[in-house]
Amino acid sequence: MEVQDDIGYLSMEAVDHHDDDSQSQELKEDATYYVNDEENDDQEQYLYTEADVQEGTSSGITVHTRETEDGDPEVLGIDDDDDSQEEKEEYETVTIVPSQGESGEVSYVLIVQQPEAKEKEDDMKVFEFDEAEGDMQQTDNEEDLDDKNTVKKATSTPKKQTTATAHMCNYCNYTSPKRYLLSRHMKSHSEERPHKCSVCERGFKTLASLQNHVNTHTGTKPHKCKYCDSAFTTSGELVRHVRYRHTHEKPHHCSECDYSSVELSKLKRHMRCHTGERPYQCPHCTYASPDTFKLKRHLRIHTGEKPYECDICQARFTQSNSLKAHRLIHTGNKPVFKCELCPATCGRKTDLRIHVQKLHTSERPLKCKRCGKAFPDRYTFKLHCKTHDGEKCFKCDLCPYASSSQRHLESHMLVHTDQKPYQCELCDQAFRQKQLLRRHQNLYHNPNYVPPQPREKQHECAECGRSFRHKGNLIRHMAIHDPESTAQERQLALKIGRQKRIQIIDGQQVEVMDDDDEDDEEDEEDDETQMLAVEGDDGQQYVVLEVIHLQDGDGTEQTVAVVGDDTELTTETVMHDATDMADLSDPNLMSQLTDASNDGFQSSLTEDKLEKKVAVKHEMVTEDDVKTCFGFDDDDDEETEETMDYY
DNA sequence: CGATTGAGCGCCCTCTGCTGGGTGCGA
DNA sequence: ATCGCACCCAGCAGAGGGCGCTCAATCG
Ligand SMILES: [Zn+2]
Ligand SMILES: [Zn+2]
Ligand SMILES: [Zn+2]
Ligand SMILES: [Zn+2]
Ligand SMILES: [Zn+2]
Repeated sequence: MEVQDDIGYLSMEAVDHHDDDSQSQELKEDATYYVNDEENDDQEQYLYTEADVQEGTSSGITVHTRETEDGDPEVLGIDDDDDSQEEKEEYETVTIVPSQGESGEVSYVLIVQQPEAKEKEDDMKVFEFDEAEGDMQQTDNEEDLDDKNTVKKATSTPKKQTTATAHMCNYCNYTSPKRYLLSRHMKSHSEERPHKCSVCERGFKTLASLQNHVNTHTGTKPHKCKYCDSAFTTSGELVRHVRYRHTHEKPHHCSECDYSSVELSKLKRHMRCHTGERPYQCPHCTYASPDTFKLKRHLRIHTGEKPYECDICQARFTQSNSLKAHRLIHTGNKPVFKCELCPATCGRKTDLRIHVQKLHTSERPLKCKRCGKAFPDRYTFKLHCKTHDGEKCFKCDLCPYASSSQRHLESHMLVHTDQKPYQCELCDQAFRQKQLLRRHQNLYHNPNYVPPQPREKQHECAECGRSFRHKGNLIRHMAIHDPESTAQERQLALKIGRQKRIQIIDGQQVEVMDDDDEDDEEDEEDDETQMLAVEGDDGQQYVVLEVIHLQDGDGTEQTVAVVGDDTELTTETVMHDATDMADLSDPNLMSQLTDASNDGFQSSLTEDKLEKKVAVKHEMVTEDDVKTCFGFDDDDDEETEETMDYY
């Protein structure tokens, strides 16, 4: 944009301090130098930052361009939402004239003329800037940068270079040993532009610069890249292109880090990362940007401008990359970021980072409540907790009983305290569990209670022809036939075989079941309808009246099933080692048993037969040594009811 | 004197990374 | 019902690359 070009330009030449600040940051500091007399207040100085010039906020000190050709509509667009818009439409004239100070030093005067005041000299604002002071006010940053990067211009240390034979410029501190060089240099202070472009009227000081300019009109690019097909108007552009694209030569190195750049201006821009400098203040909020582009981009959030439109859904975005990310929604090829510490994957890098932060980092170690071990992060902690699954960590202090569930241990402790908190209001019976009380009330105090019918045995084993009412039982049964069965499963099968011989129900396997469905979640609220049915291989129906866990001195659990069939009641005892059971791979097995081992029971039998069995059941329960055990691996809701084969 | 070199400003682009609101699902 | 978590998405800032153009200084 010409505005910055001209002003920055003038300041650099006239004040002759180093042009080491990239882009128009120069302006701000120049402005600081200029304003050292009658306009010498901070506010006035501030008005001269480039941001302000660009924003048009410099109340009255407006921007000018002599060459209207390159007026950048986008930059003007930034100004559109500014309150001094009308001022920007009238360009001012900026000229620079030398003036001799008393001390012999040369000063310069920046004359800002408002267009409507062009005929009236007294309306001009005149800023005088002193070159000596300007030099003194060079910031450390700038000098450092120059020193470290050896990009000093010849004019940067004019006084030192001055010798008796040197030819000095009166307009700046340019010196040269040759007179003709000085005279050529003086042209740079001339505003004369004798070489006019025939296309756009613009004037140039030299024929060469005019020729370059004309080439931009005609598209003539005489300088061809020898590595690729690119071509450029000037040789400088070509050299730069080659460095960027082919040789990657980066002559400018950062003294603070390992950054280096092709262009010095890029290094200067980069240095703001180290200094934190943010010269471009947003006029609408507190944001300040380190460069003009970011400010311009930022301004879109105030103007609402959304230049990027999705060609598929017409959604609009303020940034190109937002559109790019959005377009992935339509194309569907989404990247996958895999966590190195666990199997998790995330759709975006950021999400993966959050995942790692949440699961794989922890301020302090996490301690396992069951075993006290500490873990550095949530992931290993959770993994560890899984290892406790099926483990009976909650041990009774008074007997060898152990359970994986604290709830079950608490329930078990009622045995030791001889508590039965659930008292039937209609009779003297009391129970240790609420659901047992409910069943009792159904059976004894609810004449309308109708026990559910047993269902058909729909699930038949393809190997041996045996059929089951519940698919889960069939699946479990299939392990017997499976040669690939795991060692644990074979162990179970062996155990089953061992246990068979102590069964007293016709020497046949029986199935413990209830009527709740393990396959689908129908009748969830139906916890009134539990029953324990025992089914022999002969298809004979038994009813489990009681499943009781006894524990002897060495921790071996005995499961006692009290069963009955249509005609008689039988007591069946199954011995199994509690530790072995904990090793079984099927945790459901035990939970199923647990749910079956309740004080109350229901039966599909007729009312009068129920009477008979209840009597037997109560006999069992009143045995002092018999301990009802709820403590199997039931991590789920205590109302959960599943089925099992019971041998 | 023309050509070259290097600096400088400006514009635009991409890649990157963070934030914060929202949703679905399983524990 | 609630929470944790993976996932989704838009918004937006930081940093840097590349080029168009101009000009002063210097070179040959
Ligand atoms: Zn032109
Ligand atoms: Zn090339
Ligand atoms: Zn650096
Ligand atoms: Zn803002
Ligand atoms: Zn879209």
